Amino acid sequence: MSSGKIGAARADVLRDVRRKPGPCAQWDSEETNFIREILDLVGDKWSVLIIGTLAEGPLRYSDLADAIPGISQRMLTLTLKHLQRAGLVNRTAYAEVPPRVEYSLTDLGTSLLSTVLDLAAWSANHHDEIRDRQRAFDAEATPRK
Amino acid sequence: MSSGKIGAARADVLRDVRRKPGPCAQWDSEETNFIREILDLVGDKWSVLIIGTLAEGPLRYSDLADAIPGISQRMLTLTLKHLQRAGLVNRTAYAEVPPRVEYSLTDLGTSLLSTVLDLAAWSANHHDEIRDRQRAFDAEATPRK
DNA sequence: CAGAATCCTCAGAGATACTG
DNA sequence: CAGTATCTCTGAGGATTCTG
Repeated sequence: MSSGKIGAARADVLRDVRRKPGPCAQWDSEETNFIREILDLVGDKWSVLIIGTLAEGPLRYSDLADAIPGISQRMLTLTLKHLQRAGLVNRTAYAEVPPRVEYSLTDLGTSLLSTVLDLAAWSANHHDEIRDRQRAFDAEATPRK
Repeated sequence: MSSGKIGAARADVLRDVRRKPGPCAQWDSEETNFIREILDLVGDKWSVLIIGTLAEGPLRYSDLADAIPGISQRMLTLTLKHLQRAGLVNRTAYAEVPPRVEYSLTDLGTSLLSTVLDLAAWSANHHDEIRDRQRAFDAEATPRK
């Protein structure tokens, strides 16, 4: 579909994307899908953690389970399948006597990693500030109680 | 809390974050919260759209509703409140006869915008590639039917 | 106009047990 | 080891109606 016209720029992406004339600029439903699509991919609870864990190199299923405390087998399997389906991770099964399966980032996954890292960096940078503001907001909303 | 040690770098953020020794590097639960926190903030269905819409300038409630097709009043109100609580958007109410309320990005919100735009750009750039891979994956999984 | 309040639904996600 | 198969439950999110 129409990917070229948007991809080039960075700061102008959304400006470029919202161009509907009228009383107020409107999102095109096709264009919101770009955002929605990637959000469905990495906006969930585990995808980013998996991608981040795989950043250092290939890992086996059980290694991932150990590296990401709290994830259930179901969610690990499911999320890996989503990421694999989207082409972000590779699944390599070795036909050995104790079965061995390794997951690794694809080039596509690696390219996403860097922008995800920016988000993580922003998150770490403004973590304290956000918590403070939230606290202040809650204090104002609930004077006493 | 510990924000300085992580914030400086970019590409090393997650490497820096996951440092637990042992059989395999493990996420610290406190550190996963950084990611989780920002994901809860912008990983949902509407936050990014709202932030992107406000990028061009302040808008009223009804303007936002018009600019973001498909959003319900409930979700618009709720998401705005979340973003306001986190200090990403300002809410300015004018005491006029027809009530007027304007929402705008704070500096914090603007700083997040640029990294979110990167994500949107990545999404737009790789949209086609991902769809192709997903199609191929599905075709392989379901030979015929 | 700018929401608040309610009701309802169905995917996301956890726990557990089983299998090639 | 590397998953699959169920069962269940919570809560994000939509539709609708009411209000300052």
